[in-house]
Amino acid sequence: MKRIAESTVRRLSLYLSFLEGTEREGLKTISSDELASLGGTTSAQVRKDLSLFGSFGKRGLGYSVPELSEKLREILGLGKQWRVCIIGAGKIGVALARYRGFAERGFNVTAVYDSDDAKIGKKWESLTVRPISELEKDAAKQDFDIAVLATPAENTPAVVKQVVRAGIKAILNFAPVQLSVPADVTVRNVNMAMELEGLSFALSNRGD
Amino acid sequence: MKRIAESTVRRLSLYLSFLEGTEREGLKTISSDELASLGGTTSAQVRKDLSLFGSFGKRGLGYSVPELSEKLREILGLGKQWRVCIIGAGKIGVALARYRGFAERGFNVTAVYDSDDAKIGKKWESLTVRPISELEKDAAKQDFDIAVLATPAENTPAVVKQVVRAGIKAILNFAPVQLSVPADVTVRNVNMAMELEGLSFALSNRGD
DNA sequence: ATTAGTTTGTGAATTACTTCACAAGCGGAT
DNA sequence: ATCCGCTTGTGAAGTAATTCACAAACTAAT
Repeated sequence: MKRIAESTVRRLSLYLSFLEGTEREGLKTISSDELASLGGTTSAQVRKDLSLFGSFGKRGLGYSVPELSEKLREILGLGKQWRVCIIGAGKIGVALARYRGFAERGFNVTAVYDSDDAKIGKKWESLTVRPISELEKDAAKQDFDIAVLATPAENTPAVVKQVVRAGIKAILNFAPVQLSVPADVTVRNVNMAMELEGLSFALSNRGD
Repeated sequence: MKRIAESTVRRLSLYLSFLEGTEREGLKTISSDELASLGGTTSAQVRKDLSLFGSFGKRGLGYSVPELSEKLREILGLGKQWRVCIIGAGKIGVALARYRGFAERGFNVTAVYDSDDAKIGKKWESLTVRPISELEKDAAKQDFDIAVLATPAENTPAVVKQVVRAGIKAILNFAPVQLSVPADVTVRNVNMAMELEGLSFALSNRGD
């Protein structure tokens, strides 16, 4: 299969969330045009995106909502259960560990790590904070799919090395630094400072 | 000035954060090549990005770290003070209101709104939660630059309308929905579910 | 059956973004 | 002064993403 652009994958996520809304409203079919207007894109874009994976629609009719939802879930790998560890037991880490939405979508947080002795051993819900030095050993048994990094910027490069050595192939990074990882590790960044700067830029350069 | 791509602005943010690190280490100059390797891009990309705004380097030498930092801050509109309101006094809203990093970078949270009577009137730090119905009136006086949306998905479309009517031109959206706004309003989305789905996709389709 | 009205799927065209490649400029050495 | 080693700034070339536009396929109506 040809390489799929990140922008395409983001749109597939969007389409799925619209379809879930549409499904709740009880509608049975939806056209590329309706899907496009919900997502601020064009109907051609919707059809192109979907056509990368197969042809799911009926000409003259549109797409079956439950059928397309199911296909998208399959494409996105939802429905599987993923094992997630959170690294960094600070504010963000705590908030994430408590966040219910993770498990609802098949992302199961099965461990929390930190390097700070003061935090190690603390319990949240059913989880106990473990020392980061144990990550590699634990990973051999637990086989984590995803590491969520909620570490301070300065510790992050060292943590990334450990995550990579532990064989984890996907990272959700909340630390405000750029990660350097081998090509077979996928990283997604969540960086509020960067988003705010984007807004600041837009406000400063309007109408040029 | 020609239109600047969002991807370019994101890289400018990155460059700035590297420069700040470099500045702390006391280095005086940096080449496009060094900057590129910190950010996982190419030196040509760095030079192209910067050349959109002027020519800041010295041939044979590279860029002056403090000078380029300053230019980037100017381009990104940092150094100005922005007035921010947070809408939605739930978990995310609370966390954001308490987050110190906002003010450090010139983003001053000056009000918090919610539609839930149970939350209205509560105090956090120096702020009191106000009813969303007052937003438009308040905005006339306070002149908010940025609205941060931390509302549940179902309320968000109505909230967006109020934000737009209040004349706010930049939105940082944490709600897992696509916003529909006029062309002169800039939106940035922070959507963890979408990022997780991106990782799930990557894990599911490796090696195809 | 045939027609009219839709909407998909997809090559072709266009637009946007990135990388190449090199002349021009700078500092330091001779 | 001139040369040498670097590094920028930028047109040109190349690659990627989006939009156009239309034949093909389906439904419903007659």
